[in-house]
Amino acid sequence: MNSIWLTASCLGLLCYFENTCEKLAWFHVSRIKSMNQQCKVCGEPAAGFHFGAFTCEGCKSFFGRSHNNLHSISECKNNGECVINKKNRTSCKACRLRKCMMVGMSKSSSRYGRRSNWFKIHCLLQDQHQQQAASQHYRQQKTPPPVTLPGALNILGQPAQHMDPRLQHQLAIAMSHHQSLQGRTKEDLLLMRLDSMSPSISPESHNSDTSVEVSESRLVAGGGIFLNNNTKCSPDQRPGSNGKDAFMPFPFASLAPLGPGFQHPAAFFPPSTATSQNNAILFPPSSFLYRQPPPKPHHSVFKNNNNHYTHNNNNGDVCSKRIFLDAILRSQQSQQSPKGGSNSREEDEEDEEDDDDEEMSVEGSSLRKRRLSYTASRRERRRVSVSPQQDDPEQENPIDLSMKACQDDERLTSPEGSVGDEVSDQEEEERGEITEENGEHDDEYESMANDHKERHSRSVAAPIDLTTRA
Amino acid sequence: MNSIWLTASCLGLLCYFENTCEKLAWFHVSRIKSMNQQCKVCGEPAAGFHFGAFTCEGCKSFFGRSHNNLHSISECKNNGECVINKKNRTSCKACRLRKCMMVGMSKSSSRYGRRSNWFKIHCLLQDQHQQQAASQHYRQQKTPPPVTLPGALNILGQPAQHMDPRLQHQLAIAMSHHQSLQGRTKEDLLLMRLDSMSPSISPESHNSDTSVEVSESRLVAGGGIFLNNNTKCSPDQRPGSNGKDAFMPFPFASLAPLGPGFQHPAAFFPPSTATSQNNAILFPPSSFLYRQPPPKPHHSVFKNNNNHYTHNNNNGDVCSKRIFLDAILRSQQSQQSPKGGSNSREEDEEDEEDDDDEEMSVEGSSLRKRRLSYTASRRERRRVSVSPQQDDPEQENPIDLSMKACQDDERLTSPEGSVGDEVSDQEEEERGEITEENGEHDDEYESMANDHKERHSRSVAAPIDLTTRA
DNA sequence: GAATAAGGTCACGAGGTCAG
DNA sequence: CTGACCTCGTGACCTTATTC
Ligand SMILES: [Zn+2]
Ligand SMILES: [Zn+2]
Ligand SMILES: [Zn+2]
Ligand SMILES: [Zn+2]
Repeated sequence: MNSIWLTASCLGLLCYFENTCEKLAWFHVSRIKSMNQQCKVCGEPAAGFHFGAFTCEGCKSFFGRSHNNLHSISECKNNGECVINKKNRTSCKACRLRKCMMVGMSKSSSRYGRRSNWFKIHCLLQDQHQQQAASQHYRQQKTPPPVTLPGALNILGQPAQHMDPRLQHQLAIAMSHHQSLQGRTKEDLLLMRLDSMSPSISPESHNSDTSVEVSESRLVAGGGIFLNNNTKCSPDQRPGSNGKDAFMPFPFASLAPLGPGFQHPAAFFPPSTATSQNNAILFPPSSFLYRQPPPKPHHSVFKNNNNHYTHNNNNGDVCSKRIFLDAILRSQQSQQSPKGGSNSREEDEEDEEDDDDEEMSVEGSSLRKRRLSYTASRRERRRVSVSPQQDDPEQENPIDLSMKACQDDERLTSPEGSVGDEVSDQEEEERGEITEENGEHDDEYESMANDHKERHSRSVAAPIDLTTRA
Repeated sequence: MNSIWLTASCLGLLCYFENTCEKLAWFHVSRIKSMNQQCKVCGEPAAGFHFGAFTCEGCKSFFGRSHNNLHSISECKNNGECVINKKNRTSCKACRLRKCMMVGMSKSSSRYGRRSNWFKIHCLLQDQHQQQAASQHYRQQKTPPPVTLPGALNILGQPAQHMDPRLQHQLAIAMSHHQSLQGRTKEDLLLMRLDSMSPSISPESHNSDTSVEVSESRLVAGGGIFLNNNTKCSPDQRPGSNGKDAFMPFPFASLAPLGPGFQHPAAFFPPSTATSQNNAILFPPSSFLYRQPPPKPHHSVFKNNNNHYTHNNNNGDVCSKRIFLDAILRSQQSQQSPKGGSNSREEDEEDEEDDDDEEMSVEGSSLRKRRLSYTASRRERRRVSVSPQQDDPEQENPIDLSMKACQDDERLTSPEGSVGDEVSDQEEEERGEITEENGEHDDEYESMANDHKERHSRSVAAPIDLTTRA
């Protein structure tokens, strides 16, 4: 009975979104591969997450250089209205820099180190959503409704997407295999929050994946939002001059804009933090609903962070986590995979296919070890391996989560087509001005008690912190 | 089953939208657990207790790396005055390392293994104190004076916190039921130290939870103290490389800078070293006052460290310990819960407390026994009224001491209603300032959570999880 | 046996380099 | 000046050791 009700509501939701979210202006990006990301500034395939946003090498270097000597940047001759794209990015430094800031780049938001798996998953999910969105709503949403906030971010134009039911299902299934969630509350939370992150805002920009608060204190300012940590300290205390503040896109804006890939957050919330019972349903707290030992893989093999398989260690978290992650990935793959996949029910994948072909051609340049792994995963994606494995939570071929791996393939091919689209998006974005302001805001001062931070953080659609532990 | 999950996820979606669409109020996702700790160095959520202090993964690794090659760390360009936080922690290694040492990190203070429940309790108590402190003194510390090294310590901007009288009271009561503490002297000591230790310095850093002597040998040197384990060496002997010695902040100095949660230093010394009587009050020695066997639960069930219930084993310690712990936890919960608690009658005690602290500061290191007695008397002094539950040693629902547990319950229990609240909290926070109110809110919030927990524990017997890892 | 920290591994990003 | 490439510190995750 509950289930009925729930499903009903689910449907309602879906409908709702289909209607509302149509606008989605996401261009048909070239079929982003799992890990793909585009440069938020110019649209070129991103080389990574730099200074708080996914950017290409060029924009990364540009921002790094420019930041040091802003004075060297001349005024825009075009009244600051230049639309930045791959082709013209070097034509107007002022606008390029502005765009950089618009997308949230700042020295202070830089982070180091490996990205958490949650982050990676988030990216995957987003891609998936985007794809779906693109295929489904493509036509309609040429022009996404401007996001209310000061508009700054609306640029992103993409309407919020609803979560893919299939994916949810997958997750649910995964969860069923997920053994006691206890103890892994944080992770669960994160996991749940995954979809909430917006690509543009990007999953947390701070130094640590674990930090959740990052975007919590965003404030709207001008065309964008400034991050204002709760600081008890004055901004000036910042050691360097550089990064005190972070200019972040408006959270809401990010929602829609972020792209099609937007999912329902609620579904992802971790049990513990979930405020609604719903969540509980999805992710029952260990001690609560699932006292009975969950179906646990019997001594199954898991892949560790390093993408190697290992036997279950006593660490339950790891296992469950891996399972969960893999489930997500598989669901994604299945969707993306050619119709044939047992899981795949979608139709829209055609576009994707093309991309794949193209992608391959490029693979060349740099391969490092990762690629290998990537290859493998890719292989799976295409019905290679397949079916059987995917279902199995204890799969033996865990998907490679490395970010680079995916990129290579995809982008190389790149897609010319996207350029036009990108432009349009950018146009919207352009309005913002780079304000400067950088200043203050940065600091999210940690001084506050964690509690405060965390609690509050969610109000604003905080970008999700995908850190495992967080 | 799957259907259930699916529906659940749908629900989650719905909820999500309800929330997000409105305000985007993100729900309280993270809601840090009671056990939460922040990195004492950068403020990020701590991953655990590393090298003598609660730190995040990054600071842990940094310290581990740096310790081996100090020479590789370049001078601070900022005159050693950098304020380390999550965002800028990578910008100045020198200051980061300094901060690490300031908070008590050292290779010598490393330890392995599971932490004792006493340790966990200590953590809980600290959290509580911090919260209180935050709410109480918030205004004053809006702008902490810039810290500087030598000056670094002056930073102390934050007023020392006294221990919560109510809590002390509770503990005293608990102690009355606590049977012979004999044999667990060390633990007792630790326990006593628990509250006395500053968060930053953190509960014992040595190899064993039971070892108390750890911080005794601290010497003041310059702006900080060098820890020299067992050694009498002069401050200059700086460890040089690896480490046996640790540069420790002057006990007092460390106080303020560390953060809001900072407590009164005097209070932190280990009983043996503790100079104040306060500690004694809190934790009366077993052998002293309470010789008479406390009402012992007749064959009641207790929860062991692993959070499982077990029948009384012949180990009296366990029983008494559990009782004690639970009493503490419950008292904490009750405190946090809406003021209504029957226990809270003491309003004025703060002053007293303060006094005590001061007193303590001098007393030197030794006397434990005295304290105990002191405690007892104190206890009597205050009319101890404890709520029935709390008194009852024979409670059947021992609290789960695993650090992670706390989170789960809370959230689960509190359904939708909380959402609104959370939102409001968040909003407040957004402004950027941590106002006192927030603190209060938090408290309330927590109290709610606690209530839930408590109920839960009673009815469901869900013990509090003290596990570090969430 | 479970919890939990030290240590190790290696994905990643900031910076630096230097042809173009 | 730009941006592909390289270096190296960082930190997320894993493994092993230790303690409860
Ligand atoms: Zn770019
Ligand atoms: Zn321009
Ligand atoms: Zn840290
Ligand atoms: Zn410095």
